[in-house]
Amino acid sequence: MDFIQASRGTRDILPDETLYWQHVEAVARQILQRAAYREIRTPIFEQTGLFERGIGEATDIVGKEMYTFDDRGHRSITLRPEGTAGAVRSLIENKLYAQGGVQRLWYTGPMFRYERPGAGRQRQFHQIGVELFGSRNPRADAEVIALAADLLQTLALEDWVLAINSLGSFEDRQDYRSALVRYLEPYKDDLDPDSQQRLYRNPLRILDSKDPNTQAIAQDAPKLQAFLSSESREYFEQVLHLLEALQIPYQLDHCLVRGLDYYTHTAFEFKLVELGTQGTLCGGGRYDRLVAELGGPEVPAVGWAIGLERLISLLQGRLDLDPVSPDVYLVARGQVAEEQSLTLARALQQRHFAVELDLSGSAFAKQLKRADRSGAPLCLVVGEAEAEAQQVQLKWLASGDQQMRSQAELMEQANILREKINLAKSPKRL
RNA sequence: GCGGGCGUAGCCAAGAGGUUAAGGCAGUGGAUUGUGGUUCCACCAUUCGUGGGUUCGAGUCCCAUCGUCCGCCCCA
Repeated sequence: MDFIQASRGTRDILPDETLYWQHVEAVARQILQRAAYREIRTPIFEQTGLFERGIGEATDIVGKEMYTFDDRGHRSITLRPEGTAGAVRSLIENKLYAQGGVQRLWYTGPMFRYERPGAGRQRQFHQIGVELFGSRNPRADAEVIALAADLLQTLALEDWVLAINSLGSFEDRQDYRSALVRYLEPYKDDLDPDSQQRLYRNPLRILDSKDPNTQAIAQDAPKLQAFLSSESREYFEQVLHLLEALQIPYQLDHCLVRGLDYYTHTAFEFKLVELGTQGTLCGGGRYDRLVAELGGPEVPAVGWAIGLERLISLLQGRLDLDPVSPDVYLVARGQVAEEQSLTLARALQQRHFAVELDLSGSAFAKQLKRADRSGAPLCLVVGEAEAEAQQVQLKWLASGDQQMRSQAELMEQANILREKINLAKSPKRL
């Protein structure tokens, strides 16, 4: 077989599934809009340097997971592995920070990471994310976390766990980092190979290593908490206090470090146990230095991103979305009738009816069967006799009742028809 | 990147070296030449992801390759 398949780690989202995507997008749009977030759409590829600087050279994403290539102008281009760097670049480039104190933005779209694919992990995957720029207030952290909680809640996902930690200010972290390295250095040879690699590049990540030996060593390592300045500590306590006021349950997780370099202070993850290894549904935090680091002014920020593939796979197990069925199924037989049916379908569609036209020209029995399966409450039948008389047969599929109307009459009575269809389509109540 | 499982029709699947590749759902045609949801009948894989090998004989064994899933790593 010389058929060319979809690339490894990519997949098609077929119509039965786009139903769920559209639902999630609609819910997200609604929730974010009413909290005054506005959508931003940034390019899918950026200059490689943006991610190297923004995400951090020491991270796994930059180190081994980027889709990077040279374009025809010999520029190094990278397909975006996450959404924040591009949003920040855009904020700076378009001087959005100048339009008043706070910018609330959200985005959705595909992201790319060159990784080994698995369940809930694709090379092209999708995220929806928010970025709140310009506030150093703990209420901003709480607002953003509350939005994620509301979104999950509204989507009927209630059994999440919110893990949260404070990484302190950049300075706190620098201090801690050197203390940690000082502590770990004597054990260097006992660490697992990955952790040895990270000792000088990204020592904080050693803390959540799964290797038992490393874990034992990490047990007695100095704690990040001890290095937080009193300001950092107080900030974090305020965030936690606000979460309590919002009745959002959380679990302190002092090992939560997050993979990206740019986080400061608050870092959090929403996890679902049933997702297993790929259990993180939403990850985020505060990144007060990133805008400045990428060449902008000192603009503090908080945000998160939700992985849509994981979200939707959960949703499919819990939420039964009705497939969209037409209002009217239009059936015709005979050359004149078939021609009229096309005109009729269009006229009804222009009057905002959802109309499915049967193109088969097969026996009425077959077409009726399809009408039934389409889920439409009403079937319109145009045979040779009706076509001759410019008429149409209305057949209500639930009852089998039938009426003859002239085609002109049908259009005039569109409003009445609309009501009847809505009634027939409204869910049955007991 | 490392370790392991899997790959038979649009979907779910039986099949464990001997040849007619079960069955179900869906689909198509007919019983019903202009009326559906039930029923009945017929049709629906020259071929088992792909390529090579072993064998008289391979869906079944071996190798490679692609894809997928699980674990590790990491993340969304």
